[in-house]
Amino acid sequence: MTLPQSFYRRSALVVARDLLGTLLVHRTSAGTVVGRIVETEAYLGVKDPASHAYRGQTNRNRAMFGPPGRAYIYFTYGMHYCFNIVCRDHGIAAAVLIRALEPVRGLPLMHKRRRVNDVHQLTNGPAKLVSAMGITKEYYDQPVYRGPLTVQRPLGDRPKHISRGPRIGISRGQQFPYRFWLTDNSSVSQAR
DNA sequence: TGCCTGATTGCCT
DNA sequence: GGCAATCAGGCAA
Repeated sequence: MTLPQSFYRRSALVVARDLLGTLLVHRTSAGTVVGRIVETEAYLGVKDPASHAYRGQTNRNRAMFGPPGRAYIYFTYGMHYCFNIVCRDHGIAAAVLIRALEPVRGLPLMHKRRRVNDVHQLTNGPAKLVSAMGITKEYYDQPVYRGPLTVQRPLGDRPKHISRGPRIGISRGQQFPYRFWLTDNSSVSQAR
């Protein structure tokens, strides 16, 4: 079942935790790839110093201020893209960064896109998974509750062991434990 | 206009 | 563990 738009209308902290264990699905003419979300980070609005929305709305971050359930994709370090899902209602900035997946389906296509042999290196980082999934900037501000790129609720139980701690790669707001991951999952991103 | 930084990654020592 | 790659956004001047 595809998660409905209303799923994302809640606090990014709640959505970040609830996304763990769900499936990110991308269907293209090249094939279908599926990854299980195992690590997320919540970014809040204008009060969160680590958020792109901290200094208010700009052309780059405008999707974060838009309706919930759409993709906020940004280009960084001159070469990488990261994928977020927008939360809260139109006018309130919030998003969840998808930091890591566990490869589920379409592994040959993921290997082709990523050019690595180790399955653990396929999707264990925010820019790595964007590459492996074939997500492009064309999805900027596009919904993830319908269309080629969606999030699905899997069959079976929800994950039981969830960990929480500071976000990674930020220089401000490290005191907030807004990162969530499946405890002991081998696809969670590597700390550096 | 110019400078600095970044929600990262991969390669090098 | 260190650092280059590589560029758009944001801000100061």
